[in-house]
Amino acid sequence: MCGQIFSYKQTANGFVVYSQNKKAEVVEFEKFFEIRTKNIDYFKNFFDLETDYKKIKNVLSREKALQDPIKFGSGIRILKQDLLEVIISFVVSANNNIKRITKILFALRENFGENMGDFFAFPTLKKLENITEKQFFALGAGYRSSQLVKLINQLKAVDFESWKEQKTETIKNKLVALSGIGPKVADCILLFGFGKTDVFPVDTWIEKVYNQYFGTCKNRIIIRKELTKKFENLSGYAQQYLFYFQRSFNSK
DNA sequence: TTCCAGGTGCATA
DNA sequence: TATGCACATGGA
Repeated sequence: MCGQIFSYKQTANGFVVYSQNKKAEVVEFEKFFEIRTKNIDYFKNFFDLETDYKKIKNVLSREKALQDPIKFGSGIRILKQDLLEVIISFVVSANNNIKRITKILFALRENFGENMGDFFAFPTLKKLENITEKQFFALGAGYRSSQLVKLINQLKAVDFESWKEQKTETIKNKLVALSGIGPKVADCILLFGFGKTDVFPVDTWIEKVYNQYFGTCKNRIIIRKELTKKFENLSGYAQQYLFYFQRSFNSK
């Protein structure tokens, strides 16, 4: 897994991924993966199985800086996730490390999500509405607790269905108006929640990659602009290959 | 002990 | 519009 979702657990021969109130077990074999789930259609879409990644990789391989990352992360897919879960997850992710993000999000499921038997569902908006700032603190959400409470309150008035057909930049403007959502988190929501691949989330890792391979710049707004100009509709895919590669070789 | 993590919000100029 | 700083928390 590569940092797109935080609700998964390693197993002896693969991993179990939790999305919304569903789960899928992914078992790794020598030449293929097997996905075991009761929700076949949901996870067929979730793992983006209908998209031709071979074609995408061929185009992106023209860029020298992407050749090794594509080889290294050849199995990467852009996960099409539940919108509410993506929004909350990436607000929690801001200025945080993956281990701690995972811990907070599992605690959120366990304390406020429906008991599904052998796991807990991600809380519905209705359940989230009842969580206080103090309770978010108790989960370990730190200073994001107040942002989360404010955000959840704002979400009550949002009709995401009507957003889905709109242009990327239109949705982005609406997202950054919400509490806890800035340009980077908005890009992640657009990519993993709305399936918009013409975005390039720029975080601390991508900033490093950019300065290593593409140019010299510390302004993330400008880096994003340059990279989306370069990769256009394939920006989101390019970002994932670069992110995964960079993070794998620079952290534990 | 200090630095850093998939940054954002807010004050200041 | 642009820059700088504070913000919880835990691991390295």
